[in-house]
Amino acid sequence: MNTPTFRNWQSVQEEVLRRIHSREWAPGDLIPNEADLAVEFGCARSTVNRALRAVADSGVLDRKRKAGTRVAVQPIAKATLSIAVLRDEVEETGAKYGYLLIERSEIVPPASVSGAMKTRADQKLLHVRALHLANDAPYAIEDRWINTGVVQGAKAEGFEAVSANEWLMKHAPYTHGDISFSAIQATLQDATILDVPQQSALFAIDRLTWDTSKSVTKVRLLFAPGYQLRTVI
Amino acid sequence: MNTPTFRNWQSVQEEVLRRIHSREWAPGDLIPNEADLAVEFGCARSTVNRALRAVADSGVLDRKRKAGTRVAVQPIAKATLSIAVLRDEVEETGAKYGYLLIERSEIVPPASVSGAMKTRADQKLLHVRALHLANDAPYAIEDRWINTGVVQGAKAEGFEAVSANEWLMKHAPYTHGDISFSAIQATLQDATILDVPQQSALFAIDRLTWDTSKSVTKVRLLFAPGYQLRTVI
DNA sequence: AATGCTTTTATGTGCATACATAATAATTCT
DNA sequence: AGAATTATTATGTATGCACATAAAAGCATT
Repeated sequence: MNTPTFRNWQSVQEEVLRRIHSREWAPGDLIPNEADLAVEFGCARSTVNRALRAVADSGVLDRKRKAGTRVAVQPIAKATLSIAVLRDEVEETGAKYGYLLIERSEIVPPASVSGAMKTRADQKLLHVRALHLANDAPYAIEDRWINTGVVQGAKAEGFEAVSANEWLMKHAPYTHGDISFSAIQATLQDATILDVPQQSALFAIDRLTWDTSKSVTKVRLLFAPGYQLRTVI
Repeated sequence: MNTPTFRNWQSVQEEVLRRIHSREWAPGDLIPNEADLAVEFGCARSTVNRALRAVADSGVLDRKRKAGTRVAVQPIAKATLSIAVLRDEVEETGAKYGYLLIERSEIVPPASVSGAMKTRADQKLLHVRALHLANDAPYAIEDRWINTGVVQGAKAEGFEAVSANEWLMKHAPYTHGDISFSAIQATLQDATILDVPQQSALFAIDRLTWDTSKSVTKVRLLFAPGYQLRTVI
């Protein structure tokens, strides 16, 4: 039996994945430790470490100090979604992008919004509603609340020509946030704007972003029927 | 001006993120090279490399050989979803998990399925439909096609007690696949099974997995209204 | 048997060095 | 000037070594 040497961490990773897929290392199994693998592969331990770390990051291996490395019993599929700016998303499909401001006002938000954004209940926020178009057809409704106390310059921006979706990406940094995806029945108003039958099933993305401890913006995107969010695993 | 030293790559990463968020390094800016940063931070270049690589992985930095490292203009929000087994997903919320097999048959699939799975048009596949329950209430419908030519032992499995969702995770390895998320109107049949009004908006997850070059399984999960897929960015 | 301390061990990380590689800049040649 | 060649440079990675750290296992004490 010949023992090919693995010169780089990518090839070590491939070999590790091969062994896992071939069931040579079955789910739940403890695999040899880094030092032993390094000897077997004919490379440095740090190279094995790099490879195993990469595999572990993808969820296929579970690593614990002292306990060792084992093949994940349930390789939790980690799907990475890249959520771009709507303009880019539309243009990437080759379609012409369009934008229409529906409403812009500075008002006291409903309690659900001020609660989620942790703003004072009586504090006014900037509320923007807009329609994004692909080839002149409705693509998505954007319903957004902006914390003007945090986002400098938002009050001065009319959002007639450039969408809040786009403007904020360039002017409002955030440190973290959360996203949720769901399916929602179109209200009469939504259906009218999107020009679809009432109660159509709409794909919704809700996002709430923060800058350290202060909320930046809260947005709901409602996509026209047929929209699909795709990714690979 | 004091220059604190950064002993580990995490602290370097934090400092880098701080500078980006504070706009000290604005979107599009070229940041100092690794060697210079290493001197400034008082650590080895490899430590800086590790930190910058981590930040770049998250999409906040763009790196190119020779060209250098610059702050991403559009920090494409990379959301990482962990798609677990339904049983775990349900039990994690504290609810009781239940499972009900609706149908199991070995039939020639519609062309759309054999086409997507790249199987011969006349080749029979295992078709399984089942209902997953949370606290005895309908949670999700599973509609699945299994390539029995690839998945050993699937023909012998009845899927009465253990769901295909769970069984496959342990018995059918895959190398890659793609997932898509969408919103779908409940058909009469779906609505009846889930015990919801007709035309309810259902969250759908479609997954197609492959083992090297052969399709393993194709599944659609239809979740009862109210379902949300969440993640952080 | 339960508790607390110590040892062992596998992973996690930092560092200095060397070389690889891709992309750009500079230079030479035609 | 334009094309082809060469140099430069920033990131990418491999290596050996050292030490840090978490967690398990062993041991001793109560």
